[in-house]
Amino acid sequence: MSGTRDAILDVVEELIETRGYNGFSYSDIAERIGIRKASIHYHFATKADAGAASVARYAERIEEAIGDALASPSPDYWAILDAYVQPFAAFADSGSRICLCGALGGEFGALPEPIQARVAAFFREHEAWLAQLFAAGRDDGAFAFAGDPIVLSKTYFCAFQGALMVQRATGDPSQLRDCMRSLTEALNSAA
Amino acid sequence: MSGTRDAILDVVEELIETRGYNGFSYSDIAERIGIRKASIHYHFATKADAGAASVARYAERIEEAIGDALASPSPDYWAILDAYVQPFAAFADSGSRICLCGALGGEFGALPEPIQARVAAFFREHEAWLAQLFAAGRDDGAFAFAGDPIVLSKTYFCAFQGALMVQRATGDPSQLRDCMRSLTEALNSAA
DNA sequence: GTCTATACAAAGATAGAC
DNA sequence: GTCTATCTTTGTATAGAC
Repeated sequence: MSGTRDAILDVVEELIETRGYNGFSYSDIAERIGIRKASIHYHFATKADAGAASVARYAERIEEAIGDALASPSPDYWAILDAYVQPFAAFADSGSRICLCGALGGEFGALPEPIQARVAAFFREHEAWLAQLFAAGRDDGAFAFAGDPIVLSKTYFCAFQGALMVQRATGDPSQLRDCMRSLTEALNSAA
Repeated sequence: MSGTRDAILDVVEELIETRGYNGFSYSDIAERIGIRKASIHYHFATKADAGAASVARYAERIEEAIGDALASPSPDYWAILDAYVQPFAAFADSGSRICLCGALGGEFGALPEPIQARVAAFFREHEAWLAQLFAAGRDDGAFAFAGDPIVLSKTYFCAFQGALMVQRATGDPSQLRDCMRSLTEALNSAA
């Protein structure tokens, strides 16, 4: 049992979401959880290890939340989409955080390779899942759009990742909401 | 005459676009232009100064390129939009760079305040300009979309900023292209 | 305007006691 | 598991010669 390990991951997650991977140090972590820098190395040998573990836990937690929603007998596609977006909307409300992977995307070239790989996988998996959702939802009649579900899923994902980033920077409280409205319309705009 | 000053700004720009603000040092700059670290301080007292100057120059260069396209007698709105997007598409082609301000958006909380301010202004200005373009283009009959031009401009801007980030991370060469296709359709999708 | 030399703090990491 | 102590390297910045 290691509550400290989880506490470290919690703090690392928050630090990356607010400051990026290269914007914090072991000192920052130590201060926030009230231990010494050296103690962190017991749980994570290197900063890259802590970062990679944080991204992995984040990605898995979100994937778990999505779960097998699409496998249910008669899915409510709009509800599934709402549930998917909700954790990301929480970032926008925070005023200081964005999606962990979106934050890392900005400094991609300066990330340790294992972190790069996990971030890239996150993007691919989420776009693929959205494409599945959109395709199934259109088959079901819940969504009505022309064109390739894959193309729409890419646009949807990129738009809300971008919206989180822009909303935090500008402070415009309706940035994400406005983008989501457009994207919702795109899902409703029959051929 | 200070060719060195411009050389420094060129390098800082490239370093931010590939690695983010906290992902490079005065050493990196010095190595690339073949001078000593200390010499950089003659041109920019602090790293924050160099960063702020780099963002300012970048933002002004792009604004200049946009110019007063909208003020011309009978503007070709599609051509103006293509010209606007082109420099950003070049980032996608590079495989390693993204928009300088998009890169900085990921580590926003770890940026010096003057840089934060300039990045936020960049986002606001570009969304406002796009909104103007979309509104005028619809009045002209070049574009056909329902809804608020401001809402569409936010979605457009966020989607392509996000697409640059995702394309670099995943290596998917059609990420930006697919997003642009969706967005183009949105501008053509009458009520 | 660029150099050498140096200061000073911070970062990531290790050794070994408790 | 956490501590103190320490090491090494790097990052940013300054002083002063050329």
